[in-house]
Amino acid sequence: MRAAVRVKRPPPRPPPAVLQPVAKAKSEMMHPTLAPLLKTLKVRLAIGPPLAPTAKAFKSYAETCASLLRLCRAAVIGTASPASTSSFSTNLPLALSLHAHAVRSGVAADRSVASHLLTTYAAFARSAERDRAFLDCVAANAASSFTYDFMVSEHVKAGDIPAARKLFDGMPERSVVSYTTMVDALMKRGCVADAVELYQQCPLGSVAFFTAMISGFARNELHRSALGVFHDMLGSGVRPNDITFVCVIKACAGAGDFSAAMSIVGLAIKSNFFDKNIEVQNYLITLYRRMGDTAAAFKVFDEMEVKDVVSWTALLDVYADAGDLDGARRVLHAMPERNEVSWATLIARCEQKGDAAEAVSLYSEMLADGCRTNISCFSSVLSASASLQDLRGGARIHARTLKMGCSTNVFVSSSLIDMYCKSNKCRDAQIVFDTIPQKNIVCWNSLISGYSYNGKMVEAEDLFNKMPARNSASWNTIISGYVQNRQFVDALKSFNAMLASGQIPGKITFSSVLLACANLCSVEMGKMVHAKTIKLGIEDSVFVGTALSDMYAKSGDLESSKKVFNQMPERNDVTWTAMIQGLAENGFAEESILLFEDMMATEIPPNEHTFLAVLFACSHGGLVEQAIHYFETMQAWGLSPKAKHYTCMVDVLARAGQLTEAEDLLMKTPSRSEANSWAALLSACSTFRNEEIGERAAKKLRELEKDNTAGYVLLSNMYASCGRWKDAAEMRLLMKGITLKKEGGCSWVQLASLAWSLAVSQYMQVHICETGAQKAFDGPCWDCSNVASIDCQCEAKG
DNA sequence: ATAGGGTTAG
Repeated sequence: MRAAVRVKRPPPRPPPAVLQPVAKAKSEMMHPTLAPLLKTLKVRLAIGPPLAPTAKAFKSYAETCASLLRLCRAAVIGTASPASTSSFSTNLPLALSLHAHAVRSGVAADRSVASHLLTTYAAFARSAERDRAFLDCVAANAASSFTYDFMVSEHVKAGDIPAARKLFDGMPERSVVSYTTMVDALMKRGCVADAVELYQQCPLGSVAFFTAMISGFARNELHRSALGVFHDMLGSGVRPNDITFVCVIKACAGAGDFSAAMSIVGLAIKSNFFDKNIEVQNYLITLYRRMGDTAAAFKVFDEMEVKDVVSWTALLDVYADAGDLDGARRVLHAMPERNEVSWATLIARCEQKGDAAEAVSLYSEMLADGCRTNISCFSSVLSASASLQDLRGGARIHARTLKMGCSTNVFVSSSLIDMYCKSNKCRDAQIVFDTIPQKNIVCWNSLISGYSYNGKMVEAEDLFNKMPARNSASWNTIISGYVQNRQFVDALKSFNAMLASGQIPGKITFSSVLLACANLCSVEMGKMVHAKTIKLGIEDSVFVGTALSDMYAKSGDLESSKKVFNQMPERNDVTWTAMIQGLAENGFAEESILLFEDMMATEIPPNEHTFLAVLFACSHGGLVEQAIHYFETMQAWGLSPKAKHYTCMVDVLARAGQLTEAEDLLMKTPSRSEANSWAALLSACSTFRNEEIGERAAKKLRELEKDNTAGYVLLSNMYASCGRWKDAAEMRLLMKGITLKKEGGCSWVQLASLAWSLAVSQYMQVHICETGAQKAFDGPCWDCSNVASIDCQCEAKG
């Protein structure tokens, strides 16, 4: 494990400002430090307010009053231990009496006293008294810029943006603090246009103000605008600080400009902006992790003087994100202190990396550890249950969310909907959906996706039409739903509707749409879609390029397919696999194998689907030796052949007449329940008239799948080919007896090739779609404020 | 005394 460290414990939480009705004598429960001051006050009160006060005497009296109020407040929001909460909360009556004295003596009209009354009531969570104090303050002409700033911030904290805005607009003069508060509140609610208006209108500037704008733009995915504000800020001579740098780095990273992000990190570190700032260093660990620079992330962690739970959790995630789930688990157990986020992080990563079983088991471990659950933890473990189709476990978690009162949280309920749909329980998903009081778009999208997963496109379509608002994910969901359910024409229709609605299609949209074109063998449509990707400037994306090349190959236009492939600036394993598969499917076995060899010369490692594609090429070319060679090479790449690879090998061997070898290999198959392989063998037995192996294969096939029609058909064919007409007829009769029907004229070879291309294209679809969440770039244009796109081509941009 | 940031997440 890593070097021992000191652990910074978080400061104890301030006690909640619980207010109880006051019955007992005030002095009894008074905070000790208040007692002498109260005495002073009492003396003063006994003397009474100056009758003909000199300015000096009045000010002094007001100051006493103000400092007492400050003490009341400090006792509430200060670092008191929870045990003494009740005695502190009794400072409210003192504050009330101070207020009374202030009014009677006239010092309430003092600006300082008036402000302290406001902040004191706010600290005691007495909004009615606070509001009255504010009105009195305004009436007594004692309101300062601070008074207004404070009230604006109070309304924002309460979530009442309209009230904040009304007050802000009515202020005698707006300070930069109020501007900052308003702009930040608007940005956090996505009202970018309003925030921009205030930004342009604000004559002043401060670090916090500019930083709020930068972070606001970054939050709304308008990264270039964020950088524009940074530029303005430097131009106006305001010096950035550590917070500004964090926001700017976020904007660069969000815009995908990692080299800019890194140079700013370097600059900030060199200028000592990030020194000893534990939170910023924690963020740096995360940033390096996201960039895949594991070594740099470890370096930051190792060099930190003080580490807290967040640092350790960030370290855990460096391991987990890099795929080292074991390492991450070790960190989890070795860290000096862990919280629910630490557990949730590891659970989420296990789920993402495909180890759903581990996610579920960590969840139980977490409960056993007495750790409280978390909304994000619920959604991860529910996703894990969904992929395991663990309805029982999922329902148990559902019960727990009900108990904890968070079952209708949009995050939790979206995951519940997904879990029920993946377990084929659409009705339960619908019930969960119906009970969400405030559904957001994701809830709708989840249910639509769930219905299409279950092949219920009518319901999916109905929901899609009914939903109050759609985002790009909604369109992607319905389009890919149609594609998955092989309603390719509907997919293209939806794509047109999407364009007509003004929603800009993204990379995910194109991967589905191109798959639809490929399946319709509609090169014309595919070319139009291709043109659209060029117009949108996303044809260079690996995912779009792969889908394009795949579409052309599937449509039989290999020239275009190769052209796209060759022009791609970046290729990944999916890209190569698609091209290898495309060549093989179109009968260019040798070329396909040559391309596979080209791929071996690159840095990109092949995956199991790549091997499936090249084995398919061998099988088409009848290249038994080559197939055996590649099959054996798989292990060297750390890939263990799956049932599909065995099926393919059995097919290669069987079709070359090597029936004994094929049977031997089949017996070695790890998952022997692979009916398809036996069917392939049986099919070859009929071609080569080998009754002995054929009957064994048929027996196996019948054991594995009693209802497998193909088995009976193939066996009957085999008997027929050997001249055993009686047996053949018997088979047909047997089939009729158990009311099986021969599936329409589709030979095994056709079936096999269909199965392979389906497997590969499903794999590619998943991988093309897993580009990560496609972020909406829509929003008001930074330069002209009106146009709804960051890439607005307005003249202002020049 | 009031303003801006930083670990997980559909």
